Amino acid sequence: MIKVTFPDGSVREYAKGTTAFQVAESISPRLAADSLAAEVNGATVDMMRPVNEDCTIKFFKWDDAEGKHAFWHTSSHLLAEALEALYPGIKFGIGPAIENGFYYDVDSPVAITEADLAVIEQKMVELSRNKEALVRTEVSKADALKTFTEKGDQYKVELITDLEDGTISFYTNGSFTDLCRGPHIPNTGYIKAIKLTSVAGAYWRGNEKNKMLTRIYGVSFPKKSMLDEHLALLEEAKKRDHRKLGKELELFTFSQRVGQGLPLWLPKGADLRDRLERFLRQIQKEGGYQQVITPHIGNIELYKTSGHFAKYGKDSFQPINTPIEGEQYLLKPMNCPHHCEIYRSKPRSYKDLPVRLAEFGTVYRYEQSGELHGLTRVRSFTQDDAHLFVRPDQLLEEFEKVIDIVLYIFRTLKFDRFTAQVSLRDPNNTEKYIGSDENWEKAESAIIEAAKNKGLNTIVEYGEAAFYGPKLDFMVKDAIGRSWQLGTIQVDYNLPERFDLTYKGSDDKLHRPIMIHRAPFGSMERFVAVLLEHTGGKFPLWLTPDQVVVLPISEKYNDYAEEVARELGLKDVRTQVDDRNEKIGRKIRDNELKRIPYLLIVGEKEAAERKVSVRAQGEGDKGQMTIDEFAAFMQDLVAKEIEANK
RNA sequence: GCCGAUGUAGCUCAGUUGGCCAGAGCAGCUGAUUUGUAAUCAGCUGGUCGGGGGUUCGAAUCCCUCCAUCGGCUCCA
Repeated sequence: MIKVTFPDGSVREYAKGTTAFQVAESISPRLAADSLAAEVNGATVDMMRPVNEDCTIKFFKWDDAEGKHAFWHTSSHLLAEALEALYPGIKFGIGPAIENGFYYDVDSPVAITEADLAVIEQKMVELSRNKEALVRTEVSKADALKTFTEKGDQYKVELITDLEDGTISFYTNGSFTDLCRGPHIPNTGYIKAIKLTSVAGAYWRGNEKNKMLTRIYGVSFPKKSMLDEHLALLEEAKKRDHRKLGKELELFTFSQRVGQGLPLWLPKGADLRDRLERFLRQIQKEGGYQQVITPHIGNIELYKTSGHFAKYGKDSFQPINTPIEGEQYLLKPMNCPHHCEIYRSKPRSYKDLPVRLAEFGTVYRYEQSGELHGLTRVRSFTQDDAHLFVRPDQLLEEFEKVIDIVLYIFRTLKFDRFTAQVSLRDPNNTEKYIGSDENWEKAESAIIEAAKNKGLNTIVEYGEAAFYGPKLDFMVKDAIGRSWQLGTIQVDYNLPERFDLTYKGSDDKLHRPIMIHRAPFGSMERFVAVLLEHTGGKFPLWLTPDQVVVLPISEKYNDYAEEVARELGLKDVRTQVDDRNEKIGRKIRDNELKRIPYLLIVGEKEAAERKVSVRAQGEGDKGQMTIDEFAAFMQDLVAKEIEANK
């Protein structure tokens, strides 16, 4: 007999060789039915794996990441089984579970397109009804190689070659056997709802020198209703797509003639962006930042000094020539080198530090054409950039202050869910980083401590640091649960070295400042895109380009409507008048669709009493107010949005 | 950059196997209407069917090429 300990601390005895499934069943049939995988002594395993020794056990259901993972992983085996049945001679790459579903990379003798997905899906459903068990067999490396060599599956052979003997297992479902570590759900019958979402090319092993395989993506669920929910969420995401909203709300556009990835900000978009910039500028002013302005191009020597040309020169917009032979300029790919030169423009004392230089600096990067995407990935964008030149003893405090700015922005724009990722050196490979060990350790502990002091929900990643310094990145979750990377704070030992930046210390010797790069928004383009998708275009009142539109009932009241708009304007309420010759219902509809927060309806009654009928976006009629009352109401709301978050 | 798909009016989309002057709704313009909480009616304007080349008696439709967009891959200072 063996002793099994459960999460609640209770212990039960079972015969050796009892499966995890049977253990669950002994507690309740329901638990057995809902559990997709188990954790035995810390390792995630199949429910059907026998338990052979004393252990602790935990069961993973759909709501656990591990449970979902096993479910989707099994789904990819089911997909492979269906593919093998439909496309004889097809070869398989890898087929893992991913964050939201699964995929399989295949090398098919005939092209598979989106049009074929329905048929494959149908086949999967058919096979799932057989409730095929996922049977695990452990094999030797030689046998594994033999199996797949005979099958002619060179990708699997390649994978097996890299594996260690004694750790190799196969899983078989129905007629399909795959190299796989597991874990899997007990049988394919659990998979009740399947949707293959897309096909795409993907390089074998992610290397662009290798052959491109066909990747088939899908999601699956234990219940039909869950699939419907998932599809509804995708619909919602589509509605919130910033490219669609940007067009509808007339914020930005692109032109083939201007060029790929070069956004054109329309008046309303420029207004929005300007308001965001002013918001941050004010915070920075209060935080002791100094605003600077630098040119959009710089001599190529500047970027040779910074090292950026050597690293990124070939993949950038190519140098601009001048009438002088050999004199070349580069479109500015980042602001840092310019700011370093500003720092160098005069001798600095330890008393001057920290020096905080801020600029909404537009930069140009030649992103690969296939990578361009709306406003989130463009070739010209404006960073809300700043560089802080600090003494080592100031690093922690300055870092914390930058975190404060990021948090204030998140609160004000209602990004309630976010995590912070600390990227540190790879401890096993410290020589690939520039800067002394002592400085790195100081900076890394400063970041960790700052994050801790600020109560951030932090993940630490080793080996993710830039070669020039550790960093802290913020990831936010938007209103429908998608993650976006926004602001970044990076420590840099490299540029101060390359530009020979110094300050005179109290010891009358020259010292090297540490540089902090930071961009709380990331870039204006990206931030506006994320904000659009987060809010669905319903921006907070303080930010939205048009706060109020006055709707006269008929043309007779246009004059009064203008008067209302003028008075509100004097009180800083951004107001337009919709004086089109349309019925009131039509005007309401059009302005609601434009996401105008407040509509003021004015007709005979209102004009006579100098009042307005207030209608809140999405909420309907809120009754009447005088013009002054409404102005005070608006001012109060805006003040709350900004001040309350300080 | 690579794989796959797509490109028809300002926007959203129809256009059957190549065949009469290329269609609709919305937007725009003109007129009528003067309106009370999510679309008033009528008329009109607007497209070298992404660009270029080819096949054909004939091309939005077939082929080639370039450009752009979308879904991925790779990349991301």
